[in-house]
Amino acid sequence: MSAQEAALGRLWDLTLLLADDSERGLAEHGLTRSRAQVVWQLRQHGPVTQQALSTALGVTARNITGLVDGLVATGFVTREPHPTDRRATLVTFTPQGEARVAAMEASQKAFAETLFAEIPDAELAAFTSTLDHLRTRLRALAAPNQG
Amino acid sequence: MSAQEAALGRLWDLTLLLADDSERGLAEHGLTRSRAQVVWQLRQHGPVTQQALSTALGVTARNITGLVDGLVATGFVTREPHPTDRRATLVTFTPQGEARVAAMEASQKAFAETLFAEIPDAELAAFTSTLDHLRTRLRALAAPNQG
DNA sequence: TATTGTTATACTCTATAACTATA
DNA sequence: TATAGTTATAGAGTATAACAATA
Repeated sequence: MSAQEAALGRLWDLTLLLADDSERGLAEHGLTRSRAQVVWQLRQHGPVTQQALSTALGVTARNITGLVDGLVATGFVTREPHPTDRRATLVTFTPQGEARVAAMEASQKAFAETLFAEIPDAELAAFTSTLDHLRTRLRALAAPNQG
Repeated sequence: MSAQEAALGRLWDLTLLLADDSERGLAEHGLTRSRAQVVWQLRQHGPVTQQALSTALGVTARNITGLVDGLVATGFVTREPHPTDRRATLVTFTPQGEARVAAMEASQKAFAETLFAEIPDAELAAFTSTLDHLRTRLRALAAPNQG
């Protein structure tokens, strides 16, 4: 097995562990991964239309209807009327929803610091740099016909 | 934002890109991620019972029934009688299934080499080493009460 | 006419619980 | 009595297609 194959295997393994861990954390706070993506958009951009969510997440409008239904049922968000377009709704945090998400982000921050606690600064910088390189490389490989 | 938070964010981002890419590759070959995990077990261990798959994948027996149903319907595997236990079935590759999976693994290998092509040996070694450290660390954090 | 969101329908992955056949 | 696998039922995420209300 090449060093490249070994590295990709290790990366996959770490990915699976992180995904499991994060899934568990989200579930404890009453979120699924897909609903968390919606919440993250709200955190970044404030109230948004479902159309905007559909584009941002790369899923169908129908799918967004379902995700928002779930977030409404669990008290994270409400659907508010759009001020100028009566077709659209603005998906908006409830105060409680925003507080719950802020708490989760604090946990996430603490987790990052614990996970990398024993990694020296120089090693962490090198690691991050390699990750950046791979991200760029993968984006280029995944979209070869975009020009 | 701390360097630790930044690193975790980069790692997440790369993870999402890799997951998307791999999902697309699997779909082209007629597999889903979950079915691929079953296939991977067969690759590693040869014919296995559904019970063994249930344990290995950490999902319910009912779930395995569904995944194997899908793999049978798409021609990857068959259910063969267990030689000594008439309750059990042995999930077994079809010749065609094994050939298709071997082709996918070759693609995966080529992908690894392309992805890491521009990374110098020393950087790759350091990267893999950090990944290893994080894997160990995460396993320890995720299972703190296992003794 | 085009867009926003919903209802209708279907497939995949996941779970629990009840059940059959076998051990 | 315990185990291997299935049927029954349910919920989440995803998709297409048809539709209503509005732009």
